[in-house]
Amino acid sequence: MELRHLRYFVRVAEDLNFTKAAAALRVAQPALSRQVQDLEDEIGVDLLLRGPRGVTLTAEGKLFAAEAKQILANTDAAVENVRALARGEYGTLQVGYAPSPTVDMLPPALAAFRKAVPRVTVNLHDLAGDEITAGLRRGELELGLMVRPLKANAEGLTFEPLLRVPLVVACAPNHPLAKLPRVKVHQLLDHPLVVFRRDDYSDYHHMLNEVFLGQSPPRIAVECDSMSSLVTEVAGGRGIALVSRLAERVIGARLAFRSIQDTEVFQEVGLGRALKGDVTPAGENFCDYVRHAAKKVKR
Amino acid sequence: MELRHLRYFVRVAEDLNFTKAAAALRVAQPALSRQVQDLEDEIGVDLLLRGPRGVTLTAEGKLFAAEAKQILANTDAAVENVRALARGEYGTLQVGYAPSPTVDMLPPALAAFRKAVPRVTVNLHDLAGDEITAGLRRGELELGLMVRPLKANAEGLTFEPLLRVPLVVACAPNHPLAKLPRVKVHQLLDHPLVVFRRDDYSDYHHMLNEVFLGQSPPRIAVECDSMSSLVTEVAGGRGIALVSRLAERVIGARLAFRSIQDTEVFQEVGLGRALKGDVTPAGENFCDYVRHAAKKVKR
DNA sequence: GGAGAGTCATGCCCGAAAAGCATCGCTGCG
DNA sequence: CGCAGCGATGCTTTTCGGGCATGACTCTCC
Repeated sequence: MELRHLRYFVRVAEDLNFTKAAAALRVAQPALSRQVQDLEDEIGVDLLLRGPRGVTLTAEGKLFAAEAKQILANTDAAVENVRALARGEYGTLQVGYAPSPTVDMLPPALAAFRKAVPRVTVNLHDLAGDEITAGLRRGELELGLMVRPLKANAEGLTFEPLLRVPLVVACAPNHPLAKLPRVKVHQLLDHPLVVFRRDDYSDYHHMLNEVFLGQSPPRIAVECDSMSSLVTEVAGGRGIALVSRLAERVIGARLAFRSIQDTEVFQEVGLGRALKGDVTPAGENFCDYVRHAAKKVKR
Repeated sequence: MELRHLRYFVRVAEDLNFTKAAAALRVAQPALSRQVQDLEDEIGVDLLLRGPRGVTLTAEGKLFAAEAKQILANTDAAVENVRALARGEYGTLQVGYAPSPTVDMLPPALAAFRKAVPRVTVNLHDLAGDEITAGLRRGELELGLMVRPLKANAEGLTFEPLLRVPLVVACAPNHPLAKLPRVKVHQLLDHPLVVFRRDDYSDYHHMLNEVFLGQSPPRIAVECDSMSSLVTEVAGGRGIALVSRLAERVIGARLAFRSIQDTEVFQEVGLGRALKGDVTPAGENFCDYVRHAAKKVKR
């Protein structure tokens, strides 16, 4: 039995007339007649009652016509799904992201993407920097929206920068540093630092090393495992913190932010992916939307 | 695209090896190779990555393999359903029945049938005699388990008798007639009759006419629309009733039952169907079970 | 590094089967 | 009774799936 038999039979069942069905199927009537006979022989059940004024369906024919129609529809849908998958309009995407640095571009990118390609499910995973790199390497994540990993952490990954965000100092609003319009690196050394956990944010710590290069190392007050606990510690006067300027958006007025005058340290925010382990078309599609959103943020 | 393409591709997707799949499919490897190529060309998407040590599935291939497998399973199921329908092992049956006269045979028949042919759904409709004949004629019922309709009511129907059940007199336990071991027809005339509604049970009334043939017509106390209200009226002393002996089973000890000595009126209980309007194989199958149950009841 | 085994693709031919054409048989209608 | 409309049948043509031989490639093993 082939799909041809189903197509032919379904058409005959709809028209109840071999001649008309044959014309619609662009085949000669005898060919259609024989194919339907073959189908009935193979199933071993009469599906049609031939009369001189057309045909009628038997009970079996009615059932089979309904089932055959469903099978044909499923077949078309299967092909369409595969094509949509290849076009990046179908499937599921695992995306790891660093919440604070991507706050400006991820929501608009996601909104536009979901509207344009509703059949792709995007699963967002709010993760620490090192968790994203690990997830990408293990193939659990397809894409990462993240801060650029440093050399040692970038093994087997590629990173495409989209935004450069300067570091700023965050402190409690009543902190001495908050009285200055801007600060210099050596002034930071007077205050203990609230930082992210070294275990999960090794890149952040490398960056700190760069900032304080040539200076005596800063005192570390406490290591936090997320932005929210870092904010709480800083707001509580436990110390000051170095964060990307975008974090200001997430944190709001609970802290004061001051730019750093004499350093050129930026965080680069962008798209990470594994070197091997394909990014699906849907993933590439998603990247386009992220890039587009990043461009808008720059202005 | 034909089912052959799906069968071939699914097998290749399972073996990840054209040569082995071809052997399993009983075709030569080049033939298989070409059919899968044709499939990919038609869909316009690469489903397989050919390597020198076999093939691997692309993401699209994985999706399509799963969908194709489902389609093939559905196809087999569709054919099996149609065959089962033709064998009378699948489908839905609308059966009208008269509850009291069939109390002995319908439950065991139904139980055995449901066990033997679980994929047939039997919808039972508890109906009055005239409703069954009307339902059969309109094609809403496929079979009726009923008392034989008289000539005027049997137009366009066939009836196959299975049981002959004598009529008995039902009266309240404290009724004068209940003191006699058996009664004669003329004794009934002294008491008003509780009967079924003439509109819905015309055959029942014809039968009453036969019983009282040559006698003065009986007084009718009240017309009931179901056995349960008839029992209530009789038990309340409103009058006596003529019912099939089998009704004793349904009613129990609320009433007294006495056989009638000098009449030969029986009710015939059996299977009714429309003359035209096919009975499905499942229906025929069901009839067999009913006949079998009826035979057991006789003994 | 070369031989060999295993893999899938390609070229060519054959045969099965689907399609086309002409025609038949049947039935209902005018 | 003849004609129109329908599906089936007989025969021919065409298409295409399948088989065989072989090629191209790569990995393994000696």
